[in-house]
Amino acid sequence: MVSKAFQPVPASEIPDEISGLRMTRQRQHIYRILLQHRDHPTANDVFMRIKDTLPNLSLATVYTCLDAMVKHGIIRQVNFDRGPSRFCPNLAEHGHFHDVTTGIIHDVKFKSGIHLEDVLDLPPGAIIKNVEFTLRGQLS
Amino acid sequence: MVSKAFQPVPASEIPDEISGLRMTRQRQHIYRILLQHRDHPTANDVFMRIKDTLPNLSLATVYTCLDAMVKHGIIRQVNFDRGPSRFCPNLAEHGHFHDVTTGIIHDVKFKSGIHLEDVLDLPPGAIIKNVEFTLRGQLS
DNA sequence: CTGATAACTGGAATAATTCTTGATATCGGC
DNA sequence: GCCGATATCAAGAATTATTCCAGTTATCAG
Ligand SMILES: [Mn+2]
Ligand SMILES: [Mn+2]
Ligand SMILES: [Zn+2]
Ligand SMILES: [Zn+2]
Repeated sequence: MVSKAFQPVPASEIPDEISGLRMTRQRQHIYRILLQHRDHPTANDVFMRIKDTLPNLSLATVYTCLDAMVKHGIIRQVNFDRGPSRFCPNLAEHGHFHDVTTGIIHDVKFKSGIHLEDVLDLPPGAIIKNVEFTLRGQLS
Repeated sequence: MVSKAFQPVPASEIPDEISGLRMTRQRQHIYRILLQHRDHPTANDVFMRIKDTLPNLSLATVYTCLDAMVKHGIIRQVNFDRGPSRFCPNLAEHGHFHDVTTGIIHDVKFKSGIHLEDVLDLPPGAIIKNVEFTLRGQLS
């Protein structure tokens, strides 16, 4: 069974509004890039991948479009140390495993039924809004 | 029982070498700041706290001293999103809970006996070198 | 069609951090 | 204690990712 992750996503399949955000031509192209090639690209990666199709697109627009989609919960922003932010269309709760040998970033989920709060010693009364985790290592 | 975390640490108690790194006067002062006030300060916070005692100290030196101590495993560098790096002398495996109401950052440990690898669906053959996690929320 | 509003562009500005270059300090051997 | 080698430090310039700004363009409501 072939993964759908890397199939081309025609513009027609991206609606002109998602979660209250108007999906302009620029946003549709950017979102399609994220869906087609789920390697957690930086804003600049997205810009380089898109500029053949939209030659007038500016990098500032890539930043503001990505930011708008993050704020509307359409995509997620992922940071590794001090490196440039990366972007991910996977909205399921997940973290990231960074293979330092290949540079590839893998999505990682909790085993089913497990929540991070259950395995941590939290300060009493803590209400968790958001969880992030990152692993670094290699595949043997 | 009173926590030892915020007791003053006299210069005499910091050895002149740790993990192979020569602890110069600047590094001792910086390290003492981190030990005395464990609130995960930024490089600039450290700089402001120290410049009365060492008026010639430059911010660049604070950065290089912190970096040297991180590379020698004496302290840890902690990043929250795109904010400035923060520094932590707690070497035990732990993550961070960021209280968005107060801005206070709390150290968080796993419940005893639990390892992140045990609760995650990792890619087969993954060898984990390093784990980081961050929670955001508030204390009710 | 028309004015209001949202989005976009390109270049300037910003903030954290790193780099560079020239002093200072420290070390081991004499 | 002096001396060259090496490590560290200071100050300012440079870098990088990102955001801001001001002017233009696109979209929407009536
Ligand atoms: Mn980026
Ligand atoms: Mn900092
Ligand atoms: Zn992801
Ligand atoms: Zn900590």
